Amino acid sequence: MATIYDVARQAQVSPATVSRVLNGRASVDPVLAARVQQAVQDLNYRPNVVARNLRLSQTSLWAVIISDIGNPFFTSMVRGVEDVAQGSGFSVVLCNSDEDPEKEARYVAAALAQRMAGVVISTSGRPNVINRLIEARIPVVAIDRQLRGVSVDTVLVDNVHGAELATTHLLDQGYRRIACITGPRRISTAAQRLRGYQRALKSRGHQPTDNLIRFADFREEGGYRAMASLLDETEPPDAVFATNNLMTVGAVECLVDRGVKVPAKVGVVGFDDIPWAHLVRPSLTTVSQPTYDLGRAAAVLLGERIANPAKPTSMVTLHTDLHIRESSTRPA
Amino acid sequence: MATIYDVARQAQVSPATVSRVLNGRASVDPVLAARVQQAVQDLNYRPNVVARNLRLSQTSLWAVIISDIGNPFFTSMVRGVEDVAQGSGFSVVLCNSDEDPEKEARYVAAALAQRMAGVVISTSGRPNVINRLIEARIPVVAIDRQLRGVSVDTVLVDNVHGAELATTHLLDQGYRRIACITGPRRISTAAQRLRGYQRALKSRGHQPTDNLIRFADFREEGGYRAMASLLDETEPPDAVFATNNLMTVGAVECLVDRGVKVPAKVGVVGFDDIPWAHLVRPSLTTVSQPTYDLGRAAAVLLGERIANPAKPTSMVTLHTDLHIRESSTRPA
DNA sequence: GGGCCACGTCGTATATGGTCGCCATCCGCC
DNA sequence: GGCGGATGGCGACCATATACGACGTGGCCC
Repeated sequence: MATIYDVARQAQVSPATVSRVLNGRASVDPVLAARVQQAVQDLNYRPNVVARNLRLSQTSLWAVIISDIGNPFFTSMVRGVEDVAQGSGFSVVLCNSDEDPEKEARYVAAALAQRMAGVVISTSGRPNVINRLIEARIPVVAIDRQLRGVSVDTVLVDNVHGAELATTHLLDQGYRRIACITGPRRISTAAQRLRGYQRALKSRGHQPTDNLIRFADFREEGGYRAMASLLDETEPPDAVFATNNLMTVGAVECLVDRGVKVPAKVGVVGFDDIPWAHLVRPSLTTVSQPTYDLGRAAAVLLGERIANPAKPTSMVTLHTDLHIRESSTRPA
Repeated sequence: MATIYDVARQAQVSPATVSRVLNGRASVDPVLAARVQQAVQDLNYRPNVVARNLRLSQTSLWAVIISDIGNPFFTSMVRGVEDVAQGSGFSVVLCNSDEDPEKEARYVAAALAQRMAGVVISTSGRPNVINRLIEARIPVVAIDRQLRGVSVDTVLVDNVHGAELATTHLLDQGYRRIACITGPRRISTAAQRLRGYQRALKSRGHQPTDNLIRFADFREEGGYRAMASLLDETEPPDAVFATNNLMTVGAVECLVDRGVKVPAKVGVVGFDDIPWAHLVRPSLTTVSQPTYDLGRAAAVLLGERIANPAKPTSMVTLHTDLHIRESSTRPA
């Protein structure tokens, strides 16, 4: 590949002038500029981003660290991030941590080593990993999940409120023994959605009981097992609120396998949509989140922080909506 | 961030020795090595990958250029690529071209400028974009879709055979007017799956007719519109083979909206699975592809080419399977 | 009209952070 | 004492951006 020196020689100017022409930093004689442009064309020259990055000690890469690339929630979010990044001249490196703190730590180390321009992270838990980034002054935005103990830009949805909506809706439909399948305790969304569920029950005079609560893993299999275990209770639930999309799918699957009629026998509400929800029978009632916008908002925040590192950290909360479908509408 | 010079000073050795300790290239006095390791720890030093890349004129990034990040087919594929990449010390930059050749060209230019170590591409069409990469001697692997006119490593599934399986199955079920909704002509998978469909019809003595063929866009809306247009034919089809997952979903949606019973009135077979196919009613008969393995195979090929650029190009073809479910099993 | 100053434009040199070739040195062994 | 192997350090190099210096020209003022 041609270098800036090759272009300079071809255009009979100095490398500095070529650089000036390409970056438009300083004024250059139009005649020389034209010669440079021509030489760039002739040699099919592309500036070496690596060298530029080294010189400027900044890169044009963002790392997006998510916990499950198989979950459509995250792919939609990534797309939101990516569209904004692309618009501001950044590329997105996708990092799939699989909820494994060790894998996450590896990716953070890579982001550090690559001197990435910024990181969007939906953390699998431990905040000490993130501190590495903060110490190195790499801009970070937490998305979907909150980081404890560190002050970083954050984009969330109103998890507590969404969970309240879901639970209240089940109560309104006449369900009384409402279970909750939530995610790992250490993850803020799992905790907040559980809190919303409990709050809704209490505010209607019901006492949440621990044997109707399950802590699963935010995956399909976990939802399946949790549902099975709930059905095996001596007093099984007549409804279930699952705090993410994949666990909802798993729970419904379990109900189908056991021949439990939804919504007649057991009502189901999930948190976050799944694609083709309208084709699933029974169609699923969900608390839907603006996943794409979540990604966009995080990307905008990251861009702003890169432009102005001294900016005070902010938290953006997006709204959720209850989409009522078949799985929770009890026949009269 | 600490540099290699800081570490050298702290450990009272030369930068070269630090480099040797970290890369294990040459033998170093254990005492000095220990001092270096200690200094690395103390300073929380991370080698600057940018500088290393510049010096070695090679990077540790792979670009994966796909046409639709919203399609679970591609996310699963990306995951396959990513798992292998991670294992060989590469990171994956995800590039979503949205079937837009211009966006694709931009990503290729970025890969070139970043001097990426390799590119996995599921191209949206024009091969001249790829030639840029080949000229720059950047290793390329074509995945899912073939590149015309250039000799590159390629990973495909047996599209023609899969389509034959699907079409023959519909014939076996007694469907006679079988339509085909395929993708853009310029994309090899669309063409090959159409060819398989036509071949299957012919081998059973049926003549494929153009008014039962639609060229859509591989998306849900396109599938919907194509199905609608097929139903509006004077002699509408009694079955449809859709050549990707999203168009299948769109077609079924259209049938549901119009109250056309599946599979009684119209049978449906799709190419490639969708997640939660088992929850969709009617459950969808599909030609399933090993999406994750497709990604893995491409990544392995890319790794091999990077290790040995002179290696002759190879083509890997993975097998498809027909998964018969409800949408194509005609009641007797 | 001439001289001086200022500004615009260009080239040279250096910095970025690593890696590695080459050479010098040191130590051990024969 | 000499030779050889192992190890450390110096310096070049990767491609780019930019500070700084130099040069030339134009305008203004005397």
